[in-house]
Amino acid sequence: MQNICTEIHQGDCKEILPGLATNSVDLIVTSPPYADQRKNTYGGVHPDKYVEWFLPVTAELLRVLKPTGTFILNIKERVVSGERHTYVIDLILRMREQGWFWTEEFIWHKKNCYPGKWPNRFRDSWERLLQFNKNKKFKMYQEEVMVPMGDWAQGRLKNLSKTDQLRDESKVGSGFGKNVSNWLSREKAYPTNVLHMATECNNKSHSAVFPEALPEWFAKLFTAEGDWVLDPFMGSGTTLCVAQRLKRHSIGIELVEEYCQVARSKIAEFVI
Amino acid sequence: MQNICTEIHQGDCKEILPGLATNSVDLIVTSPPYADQRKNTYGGVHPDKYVEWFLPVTAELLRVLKPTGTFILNIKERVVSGERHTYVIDLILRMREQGWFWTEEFIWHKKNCYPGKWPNRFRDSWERLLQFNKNKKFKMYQEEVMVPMGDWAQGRLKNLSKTDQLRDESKVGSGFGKNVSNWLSREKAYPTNVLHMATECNNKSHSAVFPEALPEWFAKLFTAEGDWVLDPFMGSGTTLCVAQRLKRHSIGIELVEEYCQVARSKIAEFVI
DNA sequence: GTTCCGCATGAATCGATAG
DNA sequence: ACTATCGATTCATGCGGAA
Repeated sequence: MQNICTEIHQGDCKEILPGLATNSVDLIVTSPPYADQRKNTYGGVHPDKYVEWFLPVTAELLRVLKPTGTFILNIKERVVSGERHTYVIDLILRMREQGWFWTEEFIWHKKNCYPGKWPNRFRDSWERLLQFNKNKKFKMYQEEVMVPMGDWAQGRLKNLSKTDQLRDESKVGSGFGKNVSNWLSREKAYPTNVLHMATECNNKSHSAVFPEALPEWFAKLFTAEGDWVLDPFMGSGTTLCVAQRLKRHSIGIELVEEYCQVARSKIAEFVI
Repeated sequence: MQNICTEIHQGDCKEILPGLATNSVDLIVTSPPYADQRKNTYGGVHPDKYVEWFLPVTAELLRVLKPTGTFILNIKERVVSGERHTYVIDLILRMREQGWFWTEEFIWHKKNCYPGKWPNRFRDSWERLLQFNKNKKFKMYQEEVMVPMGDWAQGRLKNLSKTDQLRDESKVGSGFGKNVSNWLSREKAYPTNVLHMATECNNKSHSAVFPEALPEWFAKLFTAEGDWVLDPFMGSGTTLCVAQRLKRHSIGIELVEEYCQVARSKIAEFVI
């Protein structure tokens, strides 16, 4: 059995990242501290200066990522004086100038988002999952994340007996099958770019940024076993736990020592 | 009973809009022709020139809208050479320079998005619903869309449940969302900024751009009876039909004469 | 009168082919 | 090289005819 490496670096990723090898990582999944959020731990970057603060990091990530790799950035602009701030879309434009391709924007629909009500605003129940690449061609394993088919197949396929289904499939092989049999024999469909995932609000000891299902989905989609996953803002280590469970090597960087310890204990638990 | 006006103007909105009074409209809801789409009916604007093409329109809309009014823009960037084009986020930045406030971005999750399979991309199942305002304070009737699960949510969400429940229960993504049943069992649907609506693929002669539920939701949220609703890219008149049904005055502008006729007939049917 | 099934139809995207 | 057109691929939905 292959040995899986799980590295944790404590420190500022701007200082740690230069130590990583060029073109060495297959997937970067991270949720950086949002602008002006978590002031007590990260010092809180002002929204107007967020892009300038973050661009040196993305420059290093561009270097570290393999040409066939993918960078998934979980981010959402906050409301500043009644308006959505533009630092996220500014960041997209600036990252393209750095050489990144803005391949896609997934939507993370948070089903059980925090309750709350404002006079001019509803609850914010979605976040951006920006996909960036170094090239237009990159590795993608779409079959790994297929989902069951919708009502059409479920409701109508159900009435066919199993022998009927088998018979249809055998007909395909012998050339007697109907075109429909191609459809009926299928149980799964490819997903879309909207991900429905509930937030995990059970752990209050550490701020769980995103649920395990999120890095898991992208790890399955963009990496194979033995590939390398990087999270430059590791937090409590959700990404690394998932990577290890899926037999991917992983590197986590985290400024706060307390989070590093939480991550180490979670990794250790799993190793046992 | 109050008389409800429903005006239809045939022509280019760039020429018609200057004829409308300043500060006269409470809500603008529209879905302009997307870049390089619908070439047969509309010209088909190149993505690189889309912003310059659209800005004169938004300048007029800014003049026409009441200070307390809201502008909802339904739009989505297309893929150009393997990358999401930036004309939508460019447009946001340019509209802010015009004086618009980018208050919020709603997500329209399209259940039945266009099918297809590509080597490095999944189906696109969401569009942007950008909310712009002239001031930080604007009219908003939240209670009108916070109805119990009867009115809007029941009908739209009920259909969603079968597929989603199947997909959730299968746990293909391992924890890929929790139980939607929590949503369904709740008596009150607190709206968020994510709207789940299927496109209406009627087999009629005209293709409805967006489902009636969409302008209906925003008309209830941002206008009262007797207010004025404007759709500068009317299409077949979905927005105007909804406005009339909800007892809002409305103005529609449409370049294609054929669509104007369709809209007139739909309005006429309703009047009977 | 239900339920069931066939079918057309989409604000799509990519790769190949043609001018 | 660079653009324009076309076929192949894919799946949720609602309508209408059939059982």
